[in-house]
Amino acid sequence: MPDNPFPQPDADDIRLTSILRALADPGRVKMVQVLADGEYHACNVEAFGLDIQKSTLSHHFKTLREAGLTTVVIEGRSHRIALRSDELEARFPGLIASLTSESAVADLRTA
Amino acid sequence: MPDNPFPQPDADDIRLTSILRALADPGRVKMVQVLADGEYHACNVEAFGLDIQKSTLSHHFKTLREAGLTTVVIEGRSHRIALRSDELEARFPGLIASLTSESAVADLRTA
DNA sequence: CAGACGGTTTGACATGCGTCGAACTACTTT
DNA sequence: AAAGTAGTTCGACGCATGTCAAACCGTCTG
Repeated sequence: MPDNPFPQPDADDIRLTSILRALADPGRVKMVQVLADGEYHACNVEAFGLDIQKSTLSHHFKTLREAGLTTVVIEGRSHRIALRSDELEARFPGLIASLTSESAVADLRTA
Repeated sequence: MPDNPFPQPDADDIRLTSILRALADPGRVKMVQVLADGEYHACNVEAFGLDIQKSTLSHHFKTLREAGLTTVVIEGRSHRIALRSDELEARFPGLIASLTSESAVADLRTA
């Protein structure tokens, strides 16, 4: 399937700088924390509890995906997004874990 | 000592968002990796191997310090900077470790 | 086939940020 | 006191980014 409409980097091409830039926005970090359960989630605003427009949310999806943090599957007319947990853990051990820890989640809740 | 010219947040006030924003710049991440040895380092450009002007470096120092990542001591006419390793580890366990791991350092070297 | 649905893309806007050179400040050295 | 040293601060510039509204596009449903 050439010309994938939702390109994402190979596991080996995930760069630390891209990840950290993607995580520079609090909303995106919250999204990662929500996705940390390993499940595929709906791509709507309610799923992440962020008070933003859907176009903005879509922009964040793109940023996370292109940084290598997430992957997307298309099911009919709805998309589902998930964290690339295993590949991220292999590439940068402990990084995601530290962002989804108790203290990290608590800190963002008090934002 | 009121009116500290180099203010830094208390350990409890270190916010995840501030840290991640500070780490959004590759140069600053390199600085953190250099500082990860726990020692106090000179505040000059050579110490970090970054091809930038000293005013830019100073700006990065300020960003790291205000985010709570670093602390500064003044010795005569030279300043020395260090990572707040223990406080950061207590606040967000594993975060700094994941950024200073073998793979993280290697990734930034290939930037 | 005509809508409705779920989400993306586009274009525009304001803000933030990295960068630099030059001026400045505090301390030391001569 | 004058000059040097170490680093910060200031002002300006250009680029990147978060945000929104509106248009768009594939998919499903009546």
